Amino acid sequence: MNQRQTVDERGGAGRPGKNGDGAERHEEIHRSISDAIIEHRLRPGARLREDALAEVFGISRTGIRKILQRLALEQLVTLTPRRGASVTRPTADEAKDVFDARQMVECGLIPEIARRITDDDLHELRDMARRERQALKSGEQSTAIRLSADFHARLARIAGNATLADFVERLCSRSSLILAVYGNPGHLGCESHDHDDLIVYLEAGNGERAQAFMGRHLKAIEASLSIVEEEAEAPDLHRIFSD
Amino acid sequence: MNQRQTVDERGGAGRPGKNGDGAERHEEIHRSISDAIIEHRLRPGARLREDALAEVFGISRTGIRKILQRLALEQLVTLTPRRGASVTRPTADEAKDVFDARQMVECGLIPEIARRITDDDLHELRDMARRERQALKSGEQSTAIRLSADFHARLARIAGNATLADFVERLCSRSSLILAVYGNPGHLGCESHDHDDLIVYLEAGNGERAQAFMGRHLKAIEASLSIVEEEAEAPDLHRIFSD
DNA sequence: TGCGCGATCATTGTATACATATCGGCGGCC
DNA sequence: GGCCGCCGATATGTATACAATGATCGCGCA
Repeated sequence: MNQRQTVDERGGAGRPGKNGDGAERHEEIHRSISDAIIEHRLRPGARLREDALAEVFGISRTGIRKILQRLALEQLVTLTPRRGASVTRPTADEAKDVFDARQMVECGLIPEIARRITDDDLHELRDMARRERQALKSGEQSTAIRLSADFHARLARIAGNATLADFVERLCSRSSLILAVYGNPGHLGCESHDHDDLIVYLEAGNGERAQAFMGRHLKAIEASLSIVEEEAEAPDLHRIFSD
Repeated sequence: MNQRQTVDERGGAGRPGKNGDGAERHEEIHRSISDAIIEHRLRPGARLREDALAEVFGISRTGIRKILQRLALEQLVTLTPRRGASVTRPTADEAKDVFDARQMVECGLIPEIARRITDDDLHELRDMARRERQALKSGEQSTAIRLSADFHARLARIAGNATLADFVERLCSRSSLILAVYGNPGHLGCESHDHDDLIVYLEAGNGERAQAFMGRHLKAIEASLSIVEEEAEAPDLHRIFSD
């Protein structure tokens, strides 16, 4: 970029046009696909054909490829050379890594969050928790799952560290995938009242209890998974037929 | 240009196994650019024109764009719509975020690292630290900077959590950029003997001391920066001429 | 002589065409 | 009758062509 140089003195504030309209479109498509994955409307393993996506969203394959690559770097889709894209199917190891990482980062952020949280934050968090409960009650699992991930991401952002907040957001997205593969139907992710309890601790300024609670909360989610190595691909024939 | 004038005989069975070379080639180019940025051979703000890169590496702009996008997601380059790519110039806020994140994650990983570290790991780390010292002594700053980042990344990987290790690796890359902008010449990043000291603590199985040392180590790097908001873009004329 | 304005150019954004690799089916051969 | 190998279909990887946009620079006018 240009560090010095004229800043285009004409008007300064007057951005002529929404110069990024194409980019915004891409952003929108990215969100569409991302949401569909997080909400389990696209299950792990589902193939994402470029042609089909291009037709659905009305752009050419070039743009789709760009979006798929971004999704791949976010580890929501897997790009197999010459085979195309599919929704990532997290392994058991990855699941463990993700939850360990969440344990470290989300708990580590709580003290700073407790220090900086404002009334507006509390209000918004309560609203998100309420909508999540409501979605759960009315059986909209997809919405509830996304709202749960949103809650954790929004919470992390309060700490004021954009880098860590982005990281947590991605971890939450991946957690959604993990729930889709290893979660038990009926018992999805966060307990319905956990988030509300967490808000109470934060509102009381009790960072330590909030931190401990977040730790238990994440452990509870992880414990609710049935992590069994599916071994669907490349079964070990030697081991199976060794005797 | 480099049109492959291969025969159109698509049934030709005798294709030499160049199946994955394209992807590997891209990986290689990514590494090349990434290293150049981390080693400060490409300074923050440097423009990266697609045509030029395409010509240098002998592929078309399509491949270059893919790589630039990946670098953008890693926050090593900044993609400005309609303006192209340039090496990211981290802001002071970003610098603080990155070092806070490193403090949390790298220190948080130390206990597990101390638990799992093997003799092979120690050997390799010692070798990296030695090469880093050597590079410093012989004035090869670029190499030293990269080796320092590699050391931290390699250390993090010992903990066995790929997700967190990848995160640390990216944080270290960004730290290199931060050093390029805010670092004082002559005093670059890690002290020459710090890494060796850390190895000693780890070898002794003294996780607590290692953890404390890592904390001081990172704080020292951060403290050595002259983080002054450059304010290069959009200087606040009102403030400057207010009196 | 300085400034506004318009044309040209350079560079990116997007789409499309072509080459290539993989997958599934089918026929021949053993 | 079953297995191996060929072949077409499908989808991806890559390059190139075209379009759009912002920057640069020269020119005319006050």
